Amino acid sequence: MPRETKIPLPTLERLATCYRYLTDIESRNVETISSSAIETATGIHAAQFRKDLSYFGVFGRPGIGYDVDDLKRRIAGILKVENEQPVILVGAGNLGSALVGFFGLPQHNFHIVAVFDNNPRKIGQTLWDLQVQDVGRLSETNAQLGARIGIIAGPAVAAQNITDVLVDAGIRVILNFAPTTIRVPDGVGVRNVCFIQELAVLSYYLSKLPEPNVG
Amino acid sequence: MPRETKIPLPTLERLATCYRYLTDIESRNVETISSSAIETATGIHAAQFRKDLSYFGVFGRPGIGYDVDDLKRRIAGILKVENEQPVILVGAGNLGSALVGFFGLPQHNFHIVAVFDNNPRKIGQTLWDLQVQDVGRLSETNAQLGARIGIIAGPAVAAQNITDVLVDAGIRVILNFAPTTIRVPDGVGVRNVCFIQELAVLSYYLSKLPEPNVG
DNA sequence: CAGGGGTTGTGCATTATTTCACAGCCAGCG
DNA sequence: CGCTGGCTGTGAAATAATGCACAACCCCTG
Repeated sequence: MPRETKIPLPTLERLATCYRYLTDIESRNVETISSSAIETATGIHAAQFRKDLSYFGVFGRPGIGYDVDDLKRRIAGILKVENEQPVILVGAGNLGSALVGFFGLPQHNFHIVAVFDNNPRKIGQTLWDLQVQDVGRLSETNAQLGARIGIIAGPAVAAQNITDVLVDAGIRVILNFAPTTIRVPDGVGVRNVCFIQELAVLSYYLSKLPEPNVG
Repeated sequence: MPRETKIPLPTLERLATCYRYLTDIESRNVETISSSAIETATGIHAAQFRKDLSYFGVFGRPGIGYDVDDLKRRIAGILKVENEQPVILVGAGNLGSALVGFFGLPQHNFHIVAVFDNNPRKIGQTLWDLQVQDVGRLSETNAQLGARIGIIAGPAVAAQNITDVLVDAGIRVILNFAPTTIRVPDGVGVRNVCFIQELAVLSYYLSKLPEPNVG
């Protein structure tokens, strides 16, 4: 069913996971891969994976599997990660610095092109190859850069302000690392990454785990 | 239904989100809160939230809402975040450094008590108040520390090795920041946080968004 | 003490997602 | 060319999660 109606979010997440894996094995010169091999490598259930692909049209070859190179390109096309995309970052603290370093790696197509902060002591400092700019000039700067993707790496108290500034500057999707819920107008996408929250869920798991090595 | 059978994962994630919010408003001396107020603040559907709580027993009072202090304590009890818990971190790069700083904040009960790396240039360095140790001594060190929660902040190629070492040292749940899928034995919990993957999903959203300000 | 406005807890209907299971296809081999 | 072993694509069944709707409840006011 090549009609791309409404794609489940878990499907997109799995495709992203799979893309990561394909990038990995591509460098090992593997030419072809089956859905069950993907299952053992990534934990994604084979039938699930095939169905995920089926939302977007035909891919693999029965009896053979998927051509690694082709599959990777196709998923890249779906997720729109084939071409380099500019990203702007707000918050030049430790996390912000780590993110700039991380996305400085060449193996993915997201590139942080500007860093902003509101702390006068940080403005003007150099983070890797970027100079931290005043968040007050974000809109102005992005009018030239034209980034649509923004990352919030500031503290929770500042997150909503930052969000408003980003949206105002034409940012359409936001990756939010601040441990708080941000409000955005319709038509702006958000994903939250909250470290404490992740640990809290793990902490629950931990409490439910049977005690090991009793004896 | 106070029987705590099998809790949906989304429920735990919502409770964690809510806990974060409660911590926030508690400091503002709000005494009571309704599920619909929680909805407007966090985006969690009110009925959904009430049902989440119902998995764990009775809480609020009809006509009034929830006592903020009590609710927070109860959720803390569910997620087991009332008491401070030791966490060990592997990977003393930029991200690792940011994480140590982040969890150094006193407002949550996770505390990084040791940092490990395999890079000789990093071993012995000081990260905030901790000295980076050789990952080869992880098991030995944790025999004394007794941490059950581990964080992987190393590169993808090292992730599986790190995982094995952690599990061997008695770590039962792992927060994995390395952009790869790690394999763990039964009874060990994992949550993955992958920046590229988050951006990839946002990139898909972005491509589906209608173009704004046409005119 | 009766009535009203507001809020909870929850069974049930609805929607979303996963898993199964199998027909159909592919390459290789004799 | 016909058979075999392996793998895909997908409808249908099963499972999971969400959202609705309403009885029961609480405080306040008069």
